[in-house]
Amino acid sequence: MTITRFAPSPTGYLHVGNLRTALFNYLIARKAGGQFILRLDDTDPERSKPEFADAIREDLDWLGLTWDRVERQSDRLDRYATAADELRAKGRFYEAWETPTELDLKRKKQLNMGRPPVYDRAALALSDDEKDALRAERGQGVWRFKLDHARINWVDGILGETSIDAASVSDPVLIRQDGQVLYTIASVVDDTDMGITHVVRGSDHVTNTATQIQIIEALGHAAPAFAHHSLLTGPGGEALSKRLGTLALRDLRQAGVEPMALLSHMARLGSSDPFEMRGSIDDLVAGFDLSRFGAATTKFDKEDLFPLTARYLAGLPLADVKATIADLGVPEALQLHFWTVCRDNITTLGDLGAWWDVFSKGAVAQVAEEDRAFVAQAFSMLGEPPYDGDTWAAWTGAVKEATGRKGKGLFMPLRHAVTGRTRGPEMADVMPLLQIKPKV
RNA sequence: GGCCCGUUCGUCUAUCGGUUAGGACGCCAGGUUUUCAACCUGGAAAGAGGGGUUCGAUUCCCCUACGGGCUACCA
Repeated sequence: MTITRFAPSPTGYLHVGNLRTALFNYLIARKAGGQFILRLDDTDPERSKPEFADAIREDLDWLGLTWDRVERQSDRLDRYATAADELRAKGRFYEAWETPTELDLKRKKQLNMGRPPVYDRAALALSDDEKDALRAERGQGVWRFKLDHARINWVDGILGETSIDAASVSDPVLIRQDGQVLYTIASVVDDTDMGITHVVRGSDHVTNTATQIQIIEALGHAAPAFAHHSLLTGPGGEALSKRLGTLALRDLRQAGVEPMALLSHMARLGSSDPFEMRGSIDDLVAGFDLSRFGAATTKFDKEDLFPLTARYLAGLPLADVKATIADLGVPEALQLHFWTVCRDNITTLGDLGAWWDVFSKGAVAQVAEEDRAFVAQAFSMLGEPPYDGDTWAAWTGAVKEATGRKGKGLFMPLRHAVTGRTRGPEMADVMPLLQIKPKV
């Protein structure tokens, strides 16, 4: 069975970059009829916060990305300890005592000599006496995984044949000096324990994947299928991390972006499939194909979400937005007509309020000087509400007769004077919604 | 500096050596609607640069430039 996971660390709010990873894993699981696990990678006690874990669940709920179960790494610490013992027993684990400052110094020295900044494995050469001395002096050390210095190969679901020379990577620290287990091992233990079959993550993890493949194999397991999607950049090609602040899912929600618009966009962006609005998550699942994604970085522009949102809303029946419209104070009898008339003329649901204000309170229009007399005359020829579907034709017909104006010169000033805008719904449909007679 | 990855219309991309370099979104124009939008039709718009290989390179190889990622006792 296909089992995937989305493994955010609860150290902040989910943003569009995270969503891409979550969505890919979700779609793969759902398409295969498998399972999708939400795993909270909270091994870092200083940065992980329960409120962020709650926020992550909220955001996924909003999007409708359902998970089959939740796992917390903080609940599984004993499993990681067992795995560490196993690595120790197999001679793939060694203790080292360099301080962060010393390591930093070593790296700088290597860089200056034009050598790769890879841990020199000095701890491996320590004699037992030397280790005892260091332990006595500095206490417990960190535990590093001893990489096998060979090329690590895998067939990546997006990158294709991929290989990294293990010698170009430092032996990863898996357990900190304070005993804290690190992500690198927690993740592989979870993936194997939970039977994860496909791991899709950002390409910022490719080096991790190489070392994790060796750890998985050292633990006696087979590696899952890995795929690394490209990272998103801003519209100008700049690293997205610089503007992630404004791209949190909750900010997009606040801005009125509809979940299906966001999902439709993210499920296609970076792929060769055409952009199109999908009506439901199920439609997204059916059309999803990871192999259609390229390895090149992908530009993400928040603004692209709004046309999609508008299109999504234009296709919604009243039932889906009834609550919002009722909250605005639109009378029951007018709701269907109001929605039908407005849905093609809004970008987000938030725009509805402004339209209802126009209809219920009247518009404030800045009538052009040359149209003032005309508009005043026209308004004097209009009766009191309620108006019906024929009001507009009858009224403008009479105005045309009286003033000799026609076409754009006739309609645009009136549209503008009545609604305060030069764009909007069919005027014949607008008239029945007006609650008060328009004023100049 | 080292190691990965990348660079085709404004944007997302197709093309597995020979194409009028295709599609989608956006944009522009025309049509339609007695107005705008919507809709329909049409249009403009692209292979980073330089070397090779080849009868022939967007496609294969090398170099350069540019961009992204990693290079933590974060994830």
